[in-house]
Amino acid sequence: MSRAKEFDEAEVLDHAVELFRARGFQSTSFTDLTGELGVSRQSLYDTYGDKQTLFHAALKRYRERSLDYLGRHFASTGPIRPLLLQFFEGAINGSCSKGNPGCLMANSMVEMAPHDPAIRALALAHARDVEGLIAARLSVAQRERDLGRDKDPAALARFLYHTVLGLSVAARALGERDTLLGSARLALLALD
Amino acid sequence: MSRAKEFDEAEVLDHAVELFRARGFQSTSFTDLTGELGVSRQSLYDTYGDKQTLFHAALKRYRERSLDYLGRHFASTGPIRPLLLQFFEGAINGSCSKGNPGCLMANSMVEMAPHDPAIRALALAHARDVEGLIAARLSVAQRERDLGRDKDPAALARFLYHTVLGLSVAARALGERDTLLGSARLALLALD
DNA sequence: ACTATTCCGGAACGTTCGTTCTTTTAAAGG
DNA sequence: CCTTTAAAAGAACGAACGTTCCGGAATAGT
Repeated sequence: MSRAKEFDEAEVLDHAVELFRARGFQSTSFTDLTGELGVSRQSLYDTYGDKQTLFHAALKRYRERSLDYLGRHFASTGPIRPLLLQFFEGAINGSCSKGNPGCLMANSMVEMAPHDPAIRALALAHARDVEGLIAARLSVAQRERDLGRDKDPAALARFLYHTVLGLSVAARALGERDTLLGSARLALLALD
Repeated sequence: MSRAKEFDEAEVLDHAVELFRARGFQSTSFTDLTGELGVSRQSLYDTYGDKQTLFHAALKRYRERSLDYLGRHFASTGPIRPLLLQFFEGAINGSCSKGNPGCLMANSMVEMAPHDPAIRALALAHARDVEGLIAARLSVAQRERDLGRDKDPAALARFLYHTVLGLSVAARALGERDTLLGSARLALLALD
């Protein structure tokens, strides 16, 4: 029928995620994208649509990968506290590596959510999903007597998500990995 | 000598703070500023310099006002826990009011810090100062047997500041005041 | 009254941006 | 072979941006 694409659509989208994560939406020009992705302007437009559509796709992909990772992470058994600490560590390491990009979702919540309803909806759905995953795992811990019956898993899950948002912002601007780990440990005291 | 300025420099700067807080630096055009501040382009340039300089001044003013408020807030005596809760409440109410603007410092940490060293330095200094204020007040509480001697005031202060960053981001994008208050309460469990 | 300084409106400049168009070249399937 | 589709490169567009310049009106102090 036709000529095959010379680039891997998903691969390029992942690369775009990294660019948007490091510089944000507005500070990443279309010229930056074509240059660093190694794809010509026209091909980018043909494949992903305009810049905003590309960003939405990138954020959606980031969100899917995050949920996928978290789903697998929280599927594992064992004590809940080290599991949550690893969750924080992963977020901190990801936010501190390669020029402190932070979390694309958190960054978008600040930069885009107020004037982009689609992003706001995505952020809200993501919060619900992540909090749901954590809450479900906390309920399991409760059933296994690893977490007090008096705790509210949903409220705790929201708190933990809010905490990871703060850590990713701090990581992006201040980038002090060690103190962030300390905060992560202190946050877990809410479980006791 | 000359004609007097028709606007109050500090007042206009405060107004600029609100604009930058709601829309960020890049999404607030100079035309937006002149329109909403009620000051002509030329006067803005004459008084504050270019847009970036104006933003730096606005952020500095926001920081000064924050520190001033926090200094007075944490100077008060009494039990530490309600004092910290009020601190969180203030941040949440400020971040949730008038279109969920969030915290200008947190927003700038996401939008500007990575590519503006001056902003990064300001964010770092602000973190040090706020954490210092909280840590000092926690030490007082320790002396008054209101906080365990085994706790590390500096680490706790960092954690509380990271928490407020997360709350302001969540407030900006999700704006759910009640759940944020719940998270604030849970964060305070780190003191027990 | 004079002068200096500011305010205001608007025009203008140069740049950058996102986006579209055009053309040429290249590969894959009928 | 031929058609279809994609790639690549570059020109071009209109819009928005930050910024500067100009000219006229207003107001303060000498």
